[in-house]
Amino acid sequence: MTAPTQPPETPGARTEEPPETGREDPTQTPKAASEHDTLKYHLLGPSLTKAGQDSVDQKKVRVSETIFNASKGSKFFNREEAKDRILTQKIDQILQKKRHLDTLDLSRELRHADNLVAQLELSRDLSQCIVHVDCDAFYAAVEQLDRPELKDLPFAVGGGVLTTCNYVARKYGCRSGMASFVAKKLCPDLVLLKLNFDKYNAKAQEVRQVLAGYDPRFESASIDEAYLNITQYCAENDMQPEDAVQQMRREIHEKTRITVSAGIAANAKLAKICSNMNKPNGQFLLPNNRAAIMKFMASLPPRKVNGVGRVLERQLSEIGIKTCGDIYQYRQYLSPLLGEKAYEFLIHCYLGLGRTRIQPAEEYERKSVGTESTFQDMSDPVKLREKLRWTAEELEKDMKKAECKGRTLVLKVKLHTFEVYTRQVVVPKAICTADDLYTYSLPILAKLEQEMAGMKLRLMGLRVTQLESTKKPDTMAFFGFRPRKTTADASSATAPDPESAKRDNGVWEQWPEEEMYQLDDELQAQADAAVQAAQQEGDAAITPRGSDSRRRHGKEIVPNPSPCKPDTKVEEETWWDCPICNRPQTPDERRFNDHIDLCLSRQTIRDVVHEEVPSRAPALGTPETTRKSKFGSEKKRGRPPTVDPRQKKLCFG
DNA sequence: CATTTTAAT
DNA sequence: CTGCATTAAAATG
Repeated sequence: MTAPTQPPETPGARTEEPPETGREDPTQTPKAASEHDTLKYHLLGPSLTKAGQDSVDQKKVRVSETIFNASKGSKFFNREEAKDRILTQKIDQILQKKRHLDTLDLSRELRHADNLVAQLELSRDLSQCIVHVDCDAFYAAVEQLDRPELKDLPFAVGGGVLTTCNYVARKYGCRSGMASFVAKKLCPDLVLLKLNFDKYNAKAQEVRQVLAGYDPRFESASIDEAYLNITQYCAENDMQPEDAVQQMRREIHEKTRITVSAGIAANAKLAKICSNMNKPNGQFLLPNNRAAIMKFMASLPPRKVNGVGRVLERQLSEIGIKTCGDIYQYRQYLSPLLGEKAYEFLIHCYLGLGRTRIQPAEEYERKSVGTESTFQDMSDPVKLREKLRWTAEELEKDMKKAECKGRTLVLKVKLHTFEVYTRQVVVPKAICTADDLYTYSLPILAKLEQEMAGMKLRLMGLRVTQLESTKKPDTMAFFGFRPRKTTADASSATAPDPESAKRDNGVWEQWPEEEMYQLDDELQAQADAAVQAAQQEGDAAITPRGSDSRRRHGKEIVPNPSPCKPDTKVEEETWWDCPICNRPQTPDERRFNDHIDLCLSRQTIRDVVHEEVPSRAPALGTPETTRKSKFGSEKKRGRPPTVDPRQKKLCFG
């Protein structure tokens, strides 16, 4: 799946088959039926399997009706209906405009499209081998490891809403994102398990450990999905992509007891589509060959493409585009009807083009930090203020963790009717404290209350964008890191020039090494004692909060684990120097990091002992996350050497 | 142009 | 009928 962290499968996800038949309902008149057709289709979702041919259509109808009947009347449903009507209107406008366009001369648009196609064709890159790996019903699979007796029973993981369910439950029409009570109607025997994020994260790390052996710079797209570029691996091991992936999947299964599906193709977009072709526990290869790709896309429903959601799908369908191949014959309409960007995106789809750059998730930059929560309908202004205050405090914690401030503040509100509103303000200075967050958001809330008297909320959220880093020179400066660029500072990117080091108020200048790396014996003893004490008591000031995974939410940016098998490549340099104690260490990344962890713990203690504020301590971050993530992404202080992995041989592995 | 909303994942 | 994070574009003024 994509960017944001998502539960392995989200309501919007189209991991499975789009049920084309969801829209027919012979029991109603065409007119009456059409009222709810699109909505039923939407509610039905994408998870009915293609297995079982004959009965499938009937089953789909039954499932569709059950969901519909269970849902209708609820506020949520009403809102969905309203949204659906709005969309229908919008589509009517588009169709109207299309009729108008038909009276005009579109040769200019046609030429533009043809030029674009020609130009994109020239840039087609078939040299890379990209793999998309997707764990099968991940949460359910992990739970099943602990409860093997569930294997043949329909079960799901989640609370009020199914986060995922096993394939047995899917046969009944259950799917991720479905309300539990609806799922129960479809499948009364459904077993519902609570979420266990710690377990899933731990298991995900095991899987990633294996992935790292095939591409250390693989990209985690979510907890259970990843992209790899195995071009180099295949070359070095003289393997065919299919065999390499087969082997990788077997290795994953052997080491983690989790099955994964994989897609192998020339770029990420295609690989993602392919990983769904033989799911579960299968793989699919689309050859790196233009004709094969064009043929593949020609019959592919656009909805299968990452980036096409229910809205665009419907728009395209009504225009007449049912497959990516159809895009070509409508190319002159796309820009005027759907806009420049959608047009370009669709041409890419038609051609089967996508990115071939795969990079670790931690190298992406965070653009905003926010938090929101749902609660029982609330309209009392005093309570709302309390809630806002609380939200501000939550956000402050998250921003502390993220070590940033922000210049714009967004208030999000969902009414009891499920209508969503957001309002934002640009604040005079970058803020991060609960006080600031509260005081600047309060007027917005007040204004909203004024706009709609007696508004009843079910959700409130705060979010901060236009981020600026507040990272202090502690850990980072240690290693001579300079701050990552912020959004505002996009110009000077990551290039390590000596000037930018001085620019940021001098905070980022390198610390004198001797002072940093030396600890007198007495202090050392104190520190060691404190580390032990802290570890036993789980002292919050020293134990970084990030390690408490219950509190973590949202996109988890976990650094890639180092490849587990040391492989055959011999490291040129025999020793890596610890940047803290300066002593040479064995060139084993895991041990090296362990050693650094130890040194860092001492350093943390020293900070705590010397300086006063304990709240600074967590700034070190989890040893496993913050520190290593920097290791992973930035210059690895010369050693081990980081090279562009696409071209050069990798350093560890 | 900046701000707000919407769609998507 | 959750709950997050993040992007990007369209709509709006």
